[in-house]
Amino acid sequence: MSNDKRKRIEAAGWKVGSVDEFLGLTPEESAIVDMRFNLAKALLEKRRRLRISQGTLAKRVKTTQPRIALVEKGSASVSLDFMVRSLLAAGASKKEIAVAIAR
Amino acid sequence: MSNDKRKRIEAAGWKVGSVDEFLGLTPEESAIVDMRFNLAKALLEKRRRLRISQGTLAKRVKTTQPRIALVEKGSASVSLDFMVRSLLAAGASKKEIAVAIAR
DNA sequence: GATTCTTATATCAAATAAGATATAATTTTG
DNA sequence: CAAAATTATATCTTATTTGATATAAGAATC
Repeated sequence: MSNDKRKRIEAAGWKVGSVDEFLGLTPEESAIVDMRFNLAKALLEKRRRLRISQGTLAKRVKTTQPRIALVEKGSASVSLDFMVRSLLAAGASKKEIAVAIAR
Repeated sequence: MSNDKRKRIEAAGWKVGSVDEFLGLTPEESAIVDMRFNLAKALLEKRRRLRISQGTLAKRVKTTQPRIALVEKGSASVSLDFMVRSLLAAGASKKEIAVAIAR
């Protein structure tokens, strides 16, 4: 695993223990980390295009600005469900979401 | 909304109130219901191909047979995260998951 | 048709995610 | 560069999801 990627993962609150650091994540874990990272990025891009603040988007999602901030970071304390709901509220299509997941 | 679809949704434990029955779901709600339904179906198909029981798959996912049964029904008491983890454990690729989501 | 295997439903305690709120840090704008 | 707006972090309470378990219902096999 690249240093860069580990930093990203750890910053989002995922534990990459000293053992796993050498063993690496399982393919399944890795796939999920990737999905979340790409969904987070997709949301940020969607929101930027709309030129709206996290607070404004939060209202559409019926949540709070702090939680949108967490979604955009791909934080471990945010569910996939919540990420998807946020994306849909930001106007993303099922297809766009699928593309982010497959990436 | 077709009678058929409402039945499916209600069977999975989603509430379709007498008001919403006429108003319909919002596009976002509808998209999520679709995703879950398709992911559920994808898991069932994956497992059938492998010719393994829910119990066997449950071990791979590190969960229990009853919860796999719920996943395959797209039950509202199962998170998207859990559905995705189950699919990955059943050998689905990110792409396969994306296809199910886009459908 | 009894037995064994598989799937469905239900309950409840424990773990995890969400909402609400405050406020710190950063960025943008006048 | 000060003020305003935006984003990030932290904490606490409430809601939701999970695991564990029991057991009922249904299918397959002998």
